[in-house]
Amino acid sequence: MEARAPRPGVPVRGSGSGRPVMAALDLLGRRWTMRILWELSQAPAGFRELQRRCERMSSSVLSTRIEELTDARLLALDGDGYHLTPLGQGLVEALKPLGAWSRRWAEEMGPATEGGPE
Amino acid sequence: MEARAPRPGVPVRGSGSGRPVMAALDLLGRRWTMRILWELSQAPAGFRELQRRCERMSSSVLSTRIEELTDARLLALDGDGYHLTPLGQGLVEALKPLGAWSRRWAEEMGPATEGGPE
DNA sequence: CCCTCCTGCTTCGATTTTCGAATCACTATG
DNA sequence: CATAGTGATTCGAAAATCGAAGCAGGAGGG
Repeated sequence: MEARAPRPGVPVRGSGSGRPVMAALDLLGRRWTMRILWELSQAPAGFRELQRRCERMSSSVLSTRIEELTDARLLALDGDGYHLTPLGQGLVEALKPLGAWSRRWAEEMGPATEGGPE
Repeated sequence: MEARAPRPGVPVRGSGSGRPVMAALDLLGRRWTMRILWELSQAPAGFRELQRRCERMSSSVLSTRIEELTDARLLALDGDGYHLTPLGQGLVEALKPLGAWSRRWAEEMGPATEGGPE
């Protein structure tokens, strides 16, 4: 197949430099990528279960993302389904402050927009 | 305009819950968004300079992203051009560990991607 | 063996997003 | 008036995403 995952050291879309952080921004900037990592950090899941957890995202894109993330060594498949590699877990760790920030964001946006969680 | 920026508390694509982190993942998962924040964290920039810095990204998308990020209160425009709000600076801070992780990623991918360039 | 149900995964036409060059409106300067 | 700068829009084309249907393979039962 032809899907190409961004890799550090290789120029990616949006940056000819191949700087690691740009490759990461390219990879993570594709739809569903961060969500998939987020879900798998909660618990491993098989293909269909992962699809279910991500609001029934399209199987074709899920397949592509799985391939990209596997190429990037962030994901692996075994008997229990897909799970994060240590590298992938490290990425999720690095993304954790984002969760904290988003709550602060909600607080500052919220007073004007708060209507009701579900 | 009709472009809709994700906001915490409002259901977004990929998640009906409106949980802050899902709104953040939606916003950041759009192409160029993180790159724009990254560039503005280095220095404020006007519209065209920002476009130049982002490898000449299309002006139509830049305009859309600016609107989204402004709606989300992460960006503002003044005499010096576009710059991050304190909230936006907080997001970039939250994203900093990603830079560190990406260097580790590069180290682990690099040695083993032997043979590799295409 | 055959049938059913599960799995990961592919195919393909329709929809949405992004692209990018041209262009607009406005301001300032000569 | 002409030129050049700004932020921003338009629109046809290209790329990414969607989503329902289907494929191949394995496990279990009749």
